[in-house]
Amino acid sequence: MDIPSKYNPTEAEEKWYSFWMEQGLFRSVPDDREPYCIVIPPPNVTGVLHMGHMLNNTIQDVLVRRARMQGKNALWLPGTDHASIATEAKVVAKLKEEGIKKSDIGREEFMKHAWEWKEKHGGIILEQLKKLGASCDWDRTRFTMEDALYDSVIKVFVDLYNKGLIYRGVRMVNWDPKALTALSDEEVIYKEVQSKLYYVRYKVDGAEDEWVTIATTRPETILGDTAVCINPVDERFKDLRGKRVLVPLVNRSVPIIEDDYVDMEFGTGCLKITPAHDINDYEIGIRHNLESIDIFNDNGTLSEKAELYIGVDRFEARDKVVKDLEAYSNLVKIEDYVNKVGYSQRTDEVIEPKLSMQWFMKMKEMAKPALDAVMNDTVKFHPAKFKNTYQHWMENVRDWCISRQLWWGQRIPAWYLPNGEHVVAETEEAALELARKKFDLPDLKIEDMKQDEDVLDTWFSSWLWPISVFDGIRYSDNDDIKYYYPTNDLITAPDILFFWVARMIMAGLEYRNDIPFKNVYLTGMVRDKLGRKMSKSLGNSPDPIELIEKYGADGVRVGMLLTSPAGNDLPFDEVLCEQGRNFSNKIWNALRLVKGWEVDDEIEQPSYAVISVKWFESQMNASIEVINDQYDKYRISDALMAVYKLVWDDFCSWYLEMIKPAYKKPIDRKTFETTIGLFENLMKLVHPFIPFISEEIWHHLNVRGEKESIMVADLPQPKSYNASLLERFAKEEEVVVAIRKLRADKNIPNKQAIDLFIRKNNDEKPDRTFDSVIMKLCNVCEISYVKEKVPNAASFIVRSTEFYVPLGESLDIEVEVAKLEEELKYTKGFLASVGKKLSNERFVNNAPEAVVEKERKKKSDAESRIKVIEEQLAALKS
RNA sequence: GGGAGCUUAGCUCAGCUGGUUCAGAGCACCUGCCUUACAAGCAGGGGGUCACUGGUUCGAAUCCAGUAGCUCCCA
Repeated sequence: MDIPSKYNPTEAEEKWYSFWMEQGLFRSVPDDREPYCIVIPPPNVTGVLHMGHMLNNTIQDVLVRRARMQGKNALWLPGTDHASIATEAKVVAKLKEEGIKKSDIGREEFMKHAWEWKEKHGGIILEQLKKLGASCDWDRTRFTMEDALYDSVIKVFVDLYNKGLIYRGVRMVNWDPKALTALSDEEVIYKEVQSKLYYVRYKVDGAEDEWVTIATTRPETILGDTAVCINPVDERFKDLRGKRVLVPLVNRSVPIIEDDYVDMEFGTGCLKITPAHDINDYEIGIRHNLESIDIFNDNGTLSEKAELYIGVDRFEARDKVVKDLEAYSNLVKIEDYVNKVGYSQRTDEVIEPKLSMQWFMKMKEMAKPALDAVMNDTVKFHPAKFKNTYQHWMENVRDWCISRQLWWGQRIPAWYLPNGEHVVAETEEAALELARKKFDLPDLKIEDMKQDEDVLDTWFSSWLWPISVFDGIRYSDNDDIKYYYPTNDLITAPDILFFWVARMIMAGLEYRNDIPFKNVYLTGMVRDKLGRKMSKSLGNSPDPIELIEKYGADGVRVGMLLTSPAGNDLPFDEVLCEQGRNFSNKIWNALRLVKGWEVDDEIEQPSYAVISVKWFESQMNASIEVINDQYDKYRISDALMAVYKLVWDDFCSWYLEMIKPAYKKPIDRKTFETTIGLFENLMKLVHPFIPFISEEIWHHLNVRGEKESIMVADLPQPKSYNASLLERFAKEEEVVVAIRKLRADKNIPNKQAIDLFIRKNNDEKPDRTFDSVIMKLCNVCEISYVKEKVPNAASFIVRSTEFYVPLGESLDIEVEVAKLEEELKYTKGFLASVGKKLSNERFVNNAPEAVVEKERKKKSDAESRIKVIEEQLAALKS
């Protein structure tokens, strides 16, 4: 067979991915096998692949490929979410370019444009995932706005409304003045910013020259002030009680109120109250029956209510206000101040707390069972430390603002009636019927009702994802949902633990009476090697597709996984991908070696090969046990490292060297066939991590049928192994290393054969199991077991066995003596510490017998070793 | 401001219920090798007072308390 000297990842990846697709190997339909299912965390339909996706999806693919090879009916279900704000922003921008305003074309027309945009530009990310090797069942690709999922959302909204869990009300919400919509608390990111603290004095109403100084970071909101507040126990301000002050610039008279919310230490101890624009002020406002003056328009400019600066942007207004305060001598001083400001996760605009009428979902009731499910490990978190975070959030959960002032999304199924009431129903017709009945309006017509203009939060679609992708909301008994639900593993990042994971658990318990997944694997965040977040503005994020072109998909997969234990951030460095590519290269060359051998049926299997095979089989089974254990613990990077070492160290560095025939000599049939078999097993073990090259090599190793694929081969099961053989081989490894070192030290070239004499101590019997292997690896002519020291020979000690290699030329006695003396010193020191332990009566009496016994063994080993060293020294010196 | 977590080799991390020569792995580093599978490699090697202080214990990287630094979450 012709094997190119270089592996070409690009070619192989293209070939095998289309092969897998053609063979339908990613497809899953319910049958009588055990199911294994992962639903993809639906990426934003506007998104492109970034490094976080690479990590996340590599892990998913590893898990799903392994499950498939374990004989399970594995489904990895892909899809995207509609990303209300992001998509709508893109569409609005595109229309703007064409000179079209959203408000001019109306809702229906806009939706047409949005769909068109989605069809044209959406879902690039799914195509990119294919380059990574993602084994998703693409026939099942879902989108949160498609009919079945849309209707599911509506159905759930109506149901929760009827259960009293969804309500409408005026609340302080997080307003995004750029996207012109309310956001949920979870969509607000607090950032520390360098700002200023302005000290402003308010004149006491009716007094000649009496002033009250307050401190604020937002002087422009002064225009909406409706009180000044002091702490009731603050003696400094007792004279102010019951008085009124004049709000600067607008000269509105407002009361001085007392509330223990005020922190006497902060600022001046006097707080201005703007109930319409601060959540705390809002609550104080309710307690004290204050008026709310909303001074902002939806787009963040000042409204007529502000009286001044009407139409000016809020930040510009701040500058103007400060200037004017100064002009009117109201400004006392300005200090630098660091505070936290909320930003919109979607638009990065500073959030404006705003009173508005929105739809909310009650959370307390649903949170309880969802909290329990995680705390009692019905849903397991990996790593478990995230249970703490989850618990804290769930115990302090607040109602979820689910309405968004957008068009791209599921329109809220609420209709308003001329009498001021509203009804909620799945369809207009149902709403009409309901309204007629409920309010006794038999003549009510559809045209009399007006549907709510708003849509639902995108997460209000995503939280149903594990159910709605199987259409389990509308048809709760269908075959798919019954078979795949609950799914097995969810792989996601901790930053959407609340947005999404928690809510999916709630939805699962509410609508399936069962958890949505059994395990949640929380990945870390991919950072650059300096530990910074990857971001477009820093330009520090590599393009995943370019990485794949450079290192191969397999190389990048290995690179992503090598240093990413669950929950830990991954400081990404391209050298990791390089290491991954090198791994592919190593395997490729092992293939070239093995397939390059000429096989001779006449040759008997040599003894070194017999024992080498026995050893490697044991080693592989031991490793499989470790690998499976790592997988079970979701320690994917450790599982990979175990496989990596099995392939590179044990197979390539040891086993292949052990059985390799002499140059240009053929290999015996038996060893060859066995080695091919072992190689195949290794490829199956690595396949979940590096699917492409393992498939390529698997096809090179043996003749395969046209439709055969390693993807669906059986993963090797752990078999019992000979642990004592492994232990003995470990000793032999030490001997081989010692001989190599000796050759290097003494400048004995590998080509020059040597003799080896072994002197056992403690009446141990010689173990000749690996003699033939040592002879082969170290070019040893003869191994002899002796009772006496060997004169004029270099020597070394492994454990308590002495080894001698006679040297043609004389030894450098001084060097040997120095080496031995150093070793003697170390061993004596070691003996002393063990002796100290053993002479401590409390240790001997209190420690478990086994531990004491181990110390005694250490002592006797050290003693015999010291004896050996001393004898050697004596012999050298004589 | 409230809560959670982390600190082990130059870097990224393992180290389970205290007890083997327990101080580990990978990468990086140093030395020698272009030995016909692989220089994207081979062989060998060096490297850490386990953040600090105290306590519990016969025995602490491991358990407890405090200190310092870092990270995340929530407000």
